[in-house]
Amino acid sequence: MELPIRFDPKEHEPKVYAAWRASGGFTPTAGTAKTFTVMIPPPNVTGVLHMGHALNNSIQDIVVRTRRMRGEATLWLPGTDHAGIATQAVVEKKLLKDGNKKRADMGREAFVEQVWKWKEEHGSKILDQLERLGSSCDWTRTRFTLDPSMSLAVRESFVRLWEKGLVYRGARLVNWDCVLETAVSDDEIEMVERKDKLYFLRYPVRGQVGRMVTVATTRPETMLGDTGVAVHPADARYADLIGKELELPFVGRAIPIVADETVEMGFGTGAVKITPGHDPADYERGARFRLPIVNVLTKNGRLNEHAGPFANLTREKGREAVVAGLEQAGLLEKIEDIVHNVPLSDRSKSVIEPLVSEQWFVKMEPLARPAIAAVENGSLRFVPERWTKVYLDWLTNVRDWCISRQLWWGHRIPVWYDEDGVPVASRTDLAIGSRHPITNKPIQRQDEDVLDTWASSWLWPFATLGWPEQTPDLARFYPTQFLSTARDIIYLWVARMVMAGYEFMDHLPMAQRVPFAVVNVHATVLDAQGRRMSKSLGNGIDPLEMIDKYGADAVRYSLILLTREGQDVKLAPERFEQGWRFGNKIWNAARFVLQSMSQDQGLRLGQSADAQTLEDRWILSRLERTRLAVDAALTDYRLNDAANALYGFVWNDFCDWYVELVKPRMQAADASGRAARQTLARALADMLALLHPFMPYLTEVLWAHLHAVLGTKSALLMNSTWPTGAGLAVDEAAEGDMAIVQDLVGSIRSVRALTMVGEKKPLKALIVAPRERERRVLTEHAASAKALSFLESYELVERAARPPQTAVAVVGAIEAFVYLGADLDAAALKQTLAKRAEKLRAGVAAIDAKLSNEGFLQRAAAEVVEGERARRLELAREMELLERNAAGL
RNA sequence: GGGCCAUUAGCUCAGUUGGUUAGAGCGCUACGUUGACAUCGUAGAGGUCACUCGUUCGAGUCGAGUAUGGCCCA
Repeated sequence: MELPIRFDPKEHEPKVYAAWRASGGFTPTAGTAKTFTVMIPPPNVTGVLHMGHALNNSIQDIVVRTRRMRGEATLWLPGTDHAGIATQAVVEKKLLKDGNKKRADMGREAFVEQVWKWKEEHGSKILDQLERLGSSCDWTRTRFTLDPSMSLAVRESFVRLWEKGLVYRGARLVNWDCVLETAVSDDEIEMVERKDKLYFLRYPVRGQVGRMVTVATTRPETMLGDTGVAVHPADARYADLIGKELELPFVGRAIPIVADETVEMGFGTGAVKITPGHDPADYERGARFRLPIVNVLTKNGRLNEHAGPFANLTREKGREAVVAGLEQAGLLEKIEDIVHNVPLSDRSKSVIEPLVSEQWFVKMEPLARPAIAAVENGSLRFVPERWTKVYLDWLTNVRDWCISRQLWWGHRIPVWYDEDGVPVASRTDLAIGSRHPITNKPIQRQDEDVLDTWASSWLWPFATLGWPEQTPDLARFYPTQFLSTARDIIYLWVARMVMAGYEFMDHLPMAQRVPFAVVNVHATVLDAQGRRMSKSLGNGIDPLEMIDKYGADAVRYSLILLTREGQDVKLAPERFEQGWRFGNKIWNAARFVLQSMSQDQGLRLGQSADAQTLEDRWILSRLERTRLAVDAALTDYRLNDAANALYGFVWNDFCDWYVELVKPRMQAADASGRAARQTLARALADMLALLHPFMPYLTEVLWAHLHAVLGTKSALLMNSTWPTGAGLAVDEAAEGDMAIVQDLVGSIRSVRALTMVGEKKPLKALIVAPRERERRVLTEHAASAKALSFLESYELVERAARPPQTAVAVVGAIEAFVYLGADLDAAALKQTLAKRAEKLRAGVAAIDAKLSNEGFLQRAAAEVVEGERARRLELAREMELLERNAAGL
């Protein structure tokens, strides 16, 4: 069976994925095997796969595939979240475009129906894209945060918090998004630095004609909601004014001047306006002085009836009008340029207005305590470790969580009110008109608002397994072992999941409530210039485009190769070539190797070969070393190290040396030939298995070919066992001997390149090897040494002078004199030898400095000193050989 | 204002607990195509490891500080 010269991802990927799926391997095996569970960070149902997803899901799939092959009952549970604001916005836009229908015109029920319709049509897009990447998720367990079972969990959690008094309703200053007309939580706003203006406003003092107090603000329109001005009690400028009143321009309200020690005297004018209705700091300050709260904004960001003459203007127009009005009245002292931070909504990117409104909150402090303890007692570990601090900082300063959203798409808050407005939370729907369980009065209405999407996704690790039901899945797969996620949702999601685990998994002992043992915080994917990839910049690289161009294996492998643990990665499209080239290398090496095996019936993977040569023992030793390195790296979630180890083994050890060395033997019918094929088969099989988590498609296809050639039956590689190194050992002797051959070959190649004599021109050489081991190795393995250096023959002696018309290569204690005749370029060679001698001289001098240092001799470990002495001997010997030969040319 | 990260070859990055002559990929230079792979091979050039001070017999590696860039929190 001939393999084509190229691996065609487009041809194989769909077939291989279908075979995996059909094998049932994505679903964890039944029985009592140790479980390994990973919950996917559910992407937004409106989302499309971006590079961050591609990286994160590559990481998860590599981890999951490794565990599966190690024999653990592995579950990677996929799904999406309903993304309240985002999805509602998408559908509203679409409806407007299609039929000019507005949400308000349709009514709640009809609108939600439309959103569901949209979800059914488009909601699996990103999951399909995960398949393209090769993700081995258990699609039989796919969840959506609005699934009935998830909704049950959300309701249960809400009612439990209600019963414990951890959820409350109240009028508070919240972050208001005037475009989407909903509250958002503190964690959903972004502070953005902006150039702006600082306005200095004059407020007339009541009863003192002509006297003014100047305050500064970047939002002059909010002055309409001022209910006080604060000064420092020790500020002489204002001492006589404390307790007096100012007259607020336009609205004529009298506002008091209060003394507050927290006012910074040196900042601005030393007098600050207090706008409790529109500023978080003023809200606090206003509360301390019992100042009234005046709201001057409507929910869609216009000035309201409290804004006097400016009512109905938008925020922006209102600002202009207020400034113009102040100027006219001579109450605008000056305007300065300023750079400051402005809060923007993550979703709409509009300026957030702090606004007082009735919202639902979760008390966070009691929930945070066990989540803090989790990292302190080692139940939860972050990789890289430094994120622990970020997590702890947030938890120790956590503020209550505003969980209500003024939307229609989401989990409607399970609270009902009677005719007096007395609320009650309920696990089951309360019919309008039925009795309120506490007041016994008729139920009048359900709360209109829905819950923050995170109030469902924080239940993800257990609600997806069936909680609040005590299902077999919940018992078997919770807690999970590994979570991989982006750093920007450590607060929004990770910390809250930990809280939820401790709060709601109370049927388990404390030690088993943590939802995952390890949180992997993956790299942020940046563009080639180091900027975040974003839609607005248009600098994103589409993973699917890259998969189309290079194949999923190349995309996965390249991403991992480029991404050191947790360190941000700068990415340009052409960087995917590295993985693509590597795939091609593996494919062609395997193709070549498999050709030779087809005649050899009776070849079996498990057998150990007789008549192994040095290179056989060497490659098996390298294989074992690689396996150990890959295993250790994967166990620590150092995926990049594992990928690097495999890259080096495949390309350098296997292709560059082993396959080259074995070429003369691989077709031979004798015992040596069989040993070669046996070794090739073993190395190839283990290599494919170790590479499979990284490059699942290519390795799966080659695995099938390997078994077809061998005439053996095998499960899919995905469902096969992870290499254990059975029958392999690190063989120091073989590696040491092989290094002698490699060094000699390298030195001859250098001489050839240097003297332009041609890489393959047959040459003779005299090799002077004063040491026994090197003579032995170069005698026993002369065939190998000659094959790769294209020497037709060499004579090996203990000592000799340089014969005429020979070039010389020095490597360690060995001199190789190559007969070049007229091709000898003595001058060039001499220069090279001298240059290398010079480098060695520097090395020897450095060691001499150490060895003549009393401190070093006395304090350094004995073996280190011994090592330096030995090394000096080696270097000095080589240096002398180089110098002597350079002089003789 | 507080915290975190980075600074090593032209570019992108490795460099495990301090101890050989600091590595890889890309790019560059030279040579190479009658059978695994030119998506390849062979050889080579290229680095005062940002800077200063310190700890140490010994620092790319540990500590303090400085500079530059990036991120997070307030």
